[in-house]
Amino acid sequence: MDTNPLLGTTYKKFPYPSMAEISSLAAQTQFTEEQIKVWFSAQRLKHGVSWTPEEVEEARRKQFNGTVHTVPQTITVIPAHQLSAAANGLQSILQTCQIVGQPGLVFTQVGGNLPVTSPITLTVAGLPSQSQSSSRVSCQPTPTNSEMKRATTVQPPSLSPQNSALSADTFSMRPKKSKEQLAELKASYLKNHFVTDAEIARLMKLTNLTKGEIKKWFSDTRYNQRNSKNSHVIVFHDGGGRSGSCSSTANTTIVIDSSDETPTSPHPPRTPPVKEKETRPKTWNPFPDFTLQKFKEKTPEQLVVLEESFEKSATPSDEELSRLRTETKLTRREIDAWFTERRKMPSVRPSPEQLHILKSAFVRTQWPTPEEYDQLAEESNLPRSYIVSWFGDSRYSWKNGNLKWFFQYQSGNIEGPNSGGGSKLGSGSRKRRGRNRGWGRSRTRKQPRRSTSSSTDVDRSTPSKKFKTGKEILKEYYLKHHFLNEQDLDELVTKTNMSYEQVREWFAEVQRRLDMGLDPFQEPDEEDDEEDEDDGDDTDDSEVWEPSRSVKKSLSVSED
DNA sequence: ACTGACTTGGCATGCCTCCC
DNA sequence: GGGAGGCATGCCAAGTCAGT
Repeated sequence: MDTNPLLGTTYKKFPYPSMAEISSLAAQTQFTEEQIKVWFSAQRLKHGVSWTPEEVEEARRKQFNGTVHTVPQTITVIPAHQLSAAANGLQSILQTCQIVGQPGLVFTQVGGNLPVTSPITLTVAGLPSQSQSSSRVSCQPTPTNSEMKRATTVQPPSLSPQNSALSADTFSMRPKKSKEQLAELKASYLKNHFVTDAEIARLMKLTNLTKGEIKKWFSDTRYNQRNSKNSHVIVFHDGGGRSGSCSSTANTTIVIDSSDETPTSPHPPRTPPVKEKETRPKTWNPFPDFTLQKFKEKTPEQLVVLEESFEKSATPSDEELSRLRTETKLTRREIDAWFTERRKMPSVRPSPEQLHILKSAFVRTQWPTPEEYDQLAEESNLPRSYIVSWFGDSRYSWKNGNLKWFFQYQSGNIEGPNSGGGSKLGSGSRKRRGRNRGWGRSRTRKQPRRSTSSSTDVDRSTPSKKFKTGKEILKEYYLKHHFLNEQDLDELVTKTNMSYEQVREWFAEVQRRLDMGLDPFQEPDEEDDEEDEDDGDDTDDSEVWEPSRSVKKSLSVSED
């Protein structure tokens, strides 16, 4: 074929032949249209010609003075293996997506990471000649967008934005998308079903639509296309279209005919392939992550109510139980069972306030002195061993550049844990997902009791002093209100210098004691004194908020 | 110190539905 | 049929935790 003068001259004239030209060439030579297409592709590859569809279109427009061909147009994606065979020696790395016809569009992909296994034929049945945008039909794959390798050595005429028939000022702010806007969107959609950021920016300029609107439109169009009567066909009616005709001014029809799984648009890998037309079975699982197995028999609504109640108190009062029974329509036994199970689930994280203390310290120094560790343990009420571990992990994360909060703290751009602005972990503002994912990391070891050690003495030393003050405040509050109002939690935490969990647990303990008919304000450490002497600082209070890991580690590491 | 499993929130996308 | 609202779902990054 290389020696065929007709092919050679045609290629020199324009490297992207139209379908009419290909048909003509096929008629004049002994080669099939497919062979000719492949030959042109190979030539372009050989000569390093790789124009984007827009460039091809623009070049063609200039060269042919805007002539619009009237033949139906087909976009063919030729599988790499077929192409390589036909290209006779060329590497099997070339795929083409070619509009054989007026636009003469071709893309080439180097690397062959588009697993096309059978031809995809896109038939463009005529284009309205007045619409420049709709003539920009292309099949431009942008797998991961930036990876479209271009070995362009021949530059096509540059595109000038003013050529666009549309401009931003064409549009006014209308709730419905204008024809022009839709035309742009459709044109873009035809190029790529998954709009890229660059394309969004372009469309935003052209259409004055927001990013969200554009993305939404693309999403819906993809969905509608799949769910249309014929999932392989998408019909974009254009204003002046004459239906039922194959003429150039009829509506634009793209026929996507591919039997393989390849998405018509090579989207970044994270996007799942476009599924075949299907009705998604309604097998929605409220707990798709399969956590919290024990509680799955409860509906999400029930769980929300229960969780909210548990946050207020781990041991609901009778009054609260009644409320829960009414709200959840669960039996008292069920609710009791839930709370019992829920209480077994350890609280695994330090409070935001405690984290704030640690993070602030970490910014000051990644290697605290023993005295500083002691001080931090005192300030945060966290076990010293936990703090040591936390610093170790944080140093490692920081070293690997994974400590995102570090720079925020370093820059001083922290509003504090209670403000809700600086830390996304602020418990007051922490968002819960709709799905209940729970805390359920399974524990392979039971929480060990602490043995005596020097560091536990440190842990225990001063907090008790603060704690007593805090308890006095809480007692005062309780006598006044008789329950913990969540709205007052922030204030209480601030006043008492206790964590959220500690405050909550204090109220829970009071309630527990009331339920048991005991003095609600008797200091737990008074009765547990002996045990505490032996076991370190793990009072009942601390058990709730202390990260279990710290306990576990603290024992295994045993106070370094 | 390091690794790997896990949790969590944010975001993108798919899907359904209703309204015009 | 197009447009938009809203929920479901999947993916990812960041952070946490258990174990070596």
